[in-house]
Amino acid sequence: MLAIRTAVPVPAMAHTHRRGKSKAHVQRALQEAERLCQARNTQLTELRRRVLEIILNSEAPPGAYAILDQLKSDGRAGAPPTVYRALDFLLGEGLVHRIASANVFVACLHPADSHSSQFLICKDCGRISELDSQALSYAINERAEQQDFKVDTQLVEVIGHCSACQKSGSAQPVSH
Amino acid sequence: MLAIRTAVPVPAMAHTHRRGKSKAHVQRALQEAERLCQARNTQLTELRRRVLEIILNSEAPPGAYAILDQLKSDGRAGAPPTVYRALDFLLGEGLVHRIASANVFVACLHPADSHSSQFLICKDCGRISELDSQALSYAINERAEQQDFKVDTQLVEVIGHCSACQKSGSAQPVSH
DNA sequence: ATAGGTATGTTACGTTATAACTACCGAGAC
DNA sequence: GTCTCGGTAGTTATAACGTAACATACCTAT
Repeated sequence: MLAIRTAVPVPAMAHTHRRGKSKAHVQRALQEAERLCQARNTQLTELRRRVLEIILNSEAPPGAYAILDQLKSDGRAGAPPTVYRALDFLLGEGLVHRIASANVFVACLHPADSHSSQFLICKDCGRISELDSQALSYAINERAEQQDFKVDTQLVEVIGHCSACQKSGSAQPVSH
Repeated sequence: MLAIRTAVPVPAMAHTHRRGKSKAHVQRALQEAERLCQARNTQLTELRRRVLEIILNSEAPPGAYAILDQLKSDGRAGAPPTVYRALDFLLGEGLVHRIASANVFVACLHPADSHSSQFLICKDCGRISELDSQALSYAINERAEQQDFKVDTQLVEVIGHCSACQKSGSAQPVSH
C-alpha cells in the first residue's frame, strides 16, 4: 500500500520517459548533460554518465538497486554506495529526479531549465511523465508563502493511469 | 540527500501538527475517527486507534518504527507488520497521510473531507503542516487531464523552513 | 615526489517494508 | 453447541532501500 510497484514488459506511451526506444534521444540527453557539466565545471565521470545512461535507457524508471544490477552486468565493480553517490551527483546537477513515492529515479527532460519536479506516475505500467507547469509551481509557492513558509523544493506526484494503459484496459507493467 | 531527517526538542508552530500539547485536540480527533469508521462500518480496533493516537501525540510525524517502539513501550507485542497493517488501514480510511519524502506518517486534519495530501515540511524542526488547497488540487487534476491521465491520488510536498524556524534562526529539530 | 582533493571501491550496517504462516476471535449457518 | 468463515493480530524471516566509515586510486599543482 505504501509504494507504487509494477512488474512485466509493454508497448509505448506519448510524452513519456519511455527510454530504450530511441538511442538518438538518449545520445542527445547525454550530450546535453556533458555540456551542462562542462559549463558548470563539474565532473560527469564515466560512472556518473553510465548511471545517467542506464536511467535514460530504462523503459520505466529504475530503482537504485536495478541500476546497480546493470552496472554489475557491465562487469563493473559495485556496491550500493557506488550508485547512490552517482545519483547524488546527478540529482545535485538536476540531471535526474527522484520519485519519492516509488523510490525510483528518472532523467530530467530539460536539465538546463528551472526545476519543478512534477510527475504523472502510471500505476499500471510504471512509466512516468513530467508535468512541468510553472503556473502550478507558482501557485504552490504562493500558497506556502501565505503561511510564512520558505520554500526550498517542491514535489508533485500524481498517481493514476496513463492514456495508453487506459486504452489497453489492463495493466501492462514494464520491466525496470 | 534522499530523505528529510531531523533530531532534538523544541517550542511551538502555528497551524501545525504539533501534537502532545492539547490532549483535547487529540481526543476530538480520535472521536471523529470512531465516528467515521462507524459510519463506514469499518473497524477502528484498539490497535488501530492506538496507532492513530501515537501519531496524533507526536510532536513531529513519526516513522513506522518509531510508532512500533511506542507500541512496545506500551507493553504490547509487536513487529513491523503490526504497525504497517494498522497504518494501511488508517491510510485507507484517510485518517492518516504518508509523507513519501520522509517516510513518516501524519494524522489527517479533516478526515471526513476530500483528500488532497498537500504538505509543508520543515527541514529544521521536522514538523509538517497541511496545505489543503482545493484550487491547487483542481489545477493539478486539470493539468494531468490535459495529458489524458486519469488521476487516482495526488501528492504535494513542499520542503523548506517553517515560520517558527525562520525566526529562531537555527534548526530546532523535534523528537519523534 | 608528494601533499591534497575528488572519485571510487569495499565492508558493514541501519532503516524501511513485506511475505508467509499461525493463532485467535466473533458472527452466522446448521 | 460447534463449525466454518472472514477478519484481525502475532510471529518469523527476509526483501528492499539507504548510509557510515574507511581504504584506495588517480589527478594535479606546487
